[in-house]
Amino acid sequence: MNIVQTLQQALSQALGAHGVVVDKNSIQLDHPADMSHGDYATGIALQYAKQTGKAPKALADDIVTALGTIEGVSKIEVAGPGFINFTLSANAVAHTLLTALSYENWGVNVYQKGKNVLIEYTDPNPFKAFHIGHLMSNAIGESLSRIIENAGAHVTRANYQGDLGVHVACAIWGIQQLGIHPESADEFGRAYAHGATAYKENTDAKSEIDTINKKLYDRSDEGINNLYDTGRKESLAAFEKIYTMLGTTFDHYFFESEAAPVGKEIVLAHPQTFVESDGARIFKGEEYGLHTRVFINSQGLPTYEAKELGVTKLKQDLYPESDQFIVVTANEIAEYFKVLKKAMEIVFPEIAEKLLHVPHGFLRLPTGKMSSRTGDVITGESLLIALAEAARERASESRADDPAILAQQVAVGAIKYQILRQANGKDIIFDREKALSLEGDSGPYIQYAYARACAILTKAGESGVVAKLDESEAPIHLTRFIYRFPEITERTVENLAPHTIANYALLLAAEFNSWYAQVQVLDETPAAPHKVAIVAATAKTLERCLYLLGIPAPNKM
RNA sequence: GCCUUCGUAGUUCAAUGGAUAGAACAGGGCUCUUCUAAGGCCUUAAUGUAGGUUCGAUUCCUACCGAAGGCACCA
Repeated sequence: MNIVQTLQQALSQALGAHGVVVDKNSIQLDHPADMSHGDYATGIALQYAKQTGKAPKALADDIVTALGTIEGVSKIEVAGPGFINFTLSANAVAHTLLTALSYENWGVNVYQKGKNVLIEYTDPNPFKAFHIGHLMSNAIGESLSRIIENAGAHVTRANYQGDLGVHVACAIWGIQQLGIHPESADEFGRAYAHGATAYKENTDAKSEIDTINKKLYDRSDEGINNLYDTGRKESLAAFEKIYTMLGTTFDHYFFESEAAPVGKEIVLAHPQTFVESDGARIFKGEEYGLHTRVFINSQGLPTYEAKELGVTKLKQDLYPESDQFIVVTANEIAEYFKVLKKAMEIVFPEIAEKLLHVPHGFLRLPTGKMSSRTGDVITGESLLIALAEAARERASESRADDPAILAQQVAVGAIKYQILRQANGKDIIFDREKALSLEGDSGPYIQYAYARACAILTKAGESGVVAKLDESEAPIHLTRFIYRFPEITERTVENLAPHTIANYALLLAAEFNSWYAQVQVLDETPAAPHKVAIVAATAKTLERCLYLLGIPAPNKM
């Protein structure tokens, strides 16, 4: 039984003595914002004062008396209008720090122990640019993967790439019109923009593109097939370079080209669910308070919706042991996803219940939304290059063995942190200046704190100072903050919210930097080994935070 | 018009229903003969409006105002 559970149990009993029956698990214990209020606080005396007919403060006093002394807690006091504050003992904090130091997977939890989770993210489309929206999906998906693994689950990373559909036909048409070489993957974005504009504005072009689309589905035109196959290969190879830079490796790639026939078959096999209307096959979402959507269009081609049905079936067939299928996409898909889930509940309910959509917002430019149709996009690669460029000067003055590698690690840290620091689902206003500044509330700030801690540990090793925690030494803000880390990882996986870790990591780094500025660690006194132990615990915790965010942790900066 | 999400310092973001609403950037002032100044310290500044629930509301409910996304053959 940990301290939280001990406190809940004791508080529940104390309340019981006043005739208030409360399940111990429902007793709220918070970390007070102000550490001078202790390590845990509860407002139960305020909450239940009325029931007992006592004043909140009087009830709080009674509860404190009833609690007596509790193992691991050095001080219990009533404060403010009737809060009960608990301060941890030196022993309790030291015990947790020792765990941090000795345990490889410090901060793991059992929230999803034994589960199998398949998570799909990034999802770029061959023949289109890998833009910063894909960077966003990738950063969130990779972090969630690690957070879920940290909760004891086995995670399969999947990437679903749109290699078939009108967007591809637009790009192919654009490549033909502009005479772009099928191996020039970096020109495809331009080709797509050209095709997509023509598709909207020019009816002749539209019908040509629709014809190409049909041919792509049937693979009935040799010339188009060759162009397509080469371009697809080049596109995917270009994506791989970006995944390497970002530190992601996928276990499986799904493609729309394989999901399409599966989806179409499912739709056709359920004529009652997907009814004919104007030559198309639709699902009447309206009957469930949702939107009605087309699954097979009047040309007989499966739409996004049918393909999604198909890919979900493929996931189930390939990974039948999965307990959950998570899909990370932009929130513009959110409404369709509800329709899809409803349709799946009818055609394969056992798969539908495993499906979970995690929507994220857009990465917006201050001028508005990006559009790959008009070619007004920032590609992921160009952004990473610009950031690495910005970091290069500092990196060249750093202690890094290879400044170019450090500059790239800092660049990845900067962009990923900017994405992960705020709650999922909300748009991010991409501030170029801020991303390039690499200071303050940023990924590099956390990386720097980690590198500084590493430098002390290296120096300690050289001068023969061995970390040794003095368990009687009074806890400080920094160590009390480290104590909270396992609770943070648990809350993070509970809410599938990487920003919880990101915010914690920033505060921890700030706490460390502040301490670092006023304390000399290696001061040749008997206190040095204890301080080295604190540094080691901090480094370990920061490293774990950065890992869970999918951000590189260079040990020299 | 309907549905969804969201409105917090000048700006970009935090705050499992809790105490004095936290950071960062921008502005002003300090700080490297001391383990790394990508750092530290000080300083000004905010919950869209009106009700309701609650001991307590940025958080939950209702209305209004404003923003973003969606509303059948794109993804």
